[in-house]
Amino acid sequence: MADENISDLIERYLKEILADNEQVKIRRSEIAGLFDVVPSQINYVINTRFTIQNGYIVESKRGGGGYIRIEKVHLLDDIDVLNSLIDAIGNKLSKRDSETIVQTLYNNDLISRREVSIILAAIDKDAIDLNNSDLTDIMRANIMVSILNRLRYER
Amino acid sequence: MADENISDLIERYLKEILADNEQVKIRRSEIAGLFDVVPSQINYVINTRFTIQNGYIVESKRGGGGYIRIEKVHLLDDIDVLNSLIDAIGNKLSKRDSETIVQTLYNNDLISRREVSIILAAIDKDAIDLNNSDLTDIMRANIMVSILNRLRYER
DNA sequence: ATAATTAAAGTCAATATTAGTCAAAGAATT
DNA sequence: AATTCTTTGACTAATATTGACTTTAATTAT
Repeated sequence: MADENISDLIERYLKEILADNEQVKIRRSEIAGLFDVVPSQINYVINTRFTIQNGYIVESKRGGGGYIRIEKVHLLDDIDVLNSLIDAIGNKLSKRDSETIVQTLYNNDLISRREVSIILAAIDKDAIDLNNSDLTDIMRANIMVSILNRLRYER
Repeated sequence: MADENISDLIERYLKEILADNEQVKIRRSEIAGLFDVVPSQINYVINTRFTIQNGYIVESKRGGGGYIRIEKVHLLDDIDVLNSLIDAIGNKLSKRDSETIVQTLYNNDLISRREVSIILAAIDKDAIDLNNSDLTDIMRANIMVSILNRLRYER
């Protein structure tokens, strides 16, 4: 069950720190050195695993004394969570992003585990695929927004 | 049992592991190499022998460190209602029929009120509309069947 | 002060590493 | 003979890794 790729390991490393801290401030090259990867891979990990959909905000500074800070975001209430998730969904929604969103809903106690799986079933690729991956992503976005909107007043 | 084909052997190999474990995580090319078949034959085995009807769910990831994970799930025994509903849905499903189905699920205590509204949101006309009412009914059928299949097991 | 240098992080496209799809060919069964 | 199941491989898609080049900020030199 070991995470096989290095990006997953880096993700796990950072999330372990974030389990005990509200934020983590790193020097990109240090983390890159720790895992023996090129520095830009840290950007890759952040861009794919620490997005706002995931519940993180990232800020950084270049130049001497530069850093990257990852912060767990605290949305004030459920409506804020839903609104920001709806905002983050544009016209299209990839499978990966949809999974992140559902995970965030669960982490924020907005849906139960059963509801997680019902939603994932509703946007399952095999269900909504129409032989056109662009349309699939559009359909996924539509369904997800519809569900999120429903959750805004169905509590 | 001497005249098994290779797909049967691969199936048996994986099911032997699953006899002792809840799940098995493989690298497609490794298993293909083990049995000296092309990698895509692993997909064939999975698609024909590890379906949800058989009580398995499969999830995978591509790219570096990619994998295929097969998980055993516990199918609920008392799911005649689900099976007959799935059978009854053909290729297409009207809005009206979908509402009847959701009502039936609720009446049989298979879903909660909240789940009713999530499902209705998922198949909402405005969400899945494609300017083509035939396609809309097809999409509605696909989504509903996907959800019903998900309700057939628990993890 | 201003310019030059240095020390970071960011971007983006190329390459690598997996798994998925699909249709054709071959084998087995009816 | 026809149908269904299995095997194969060419092509596609997703994800990860790498590195050259760019941008920004701080520090040092003029």
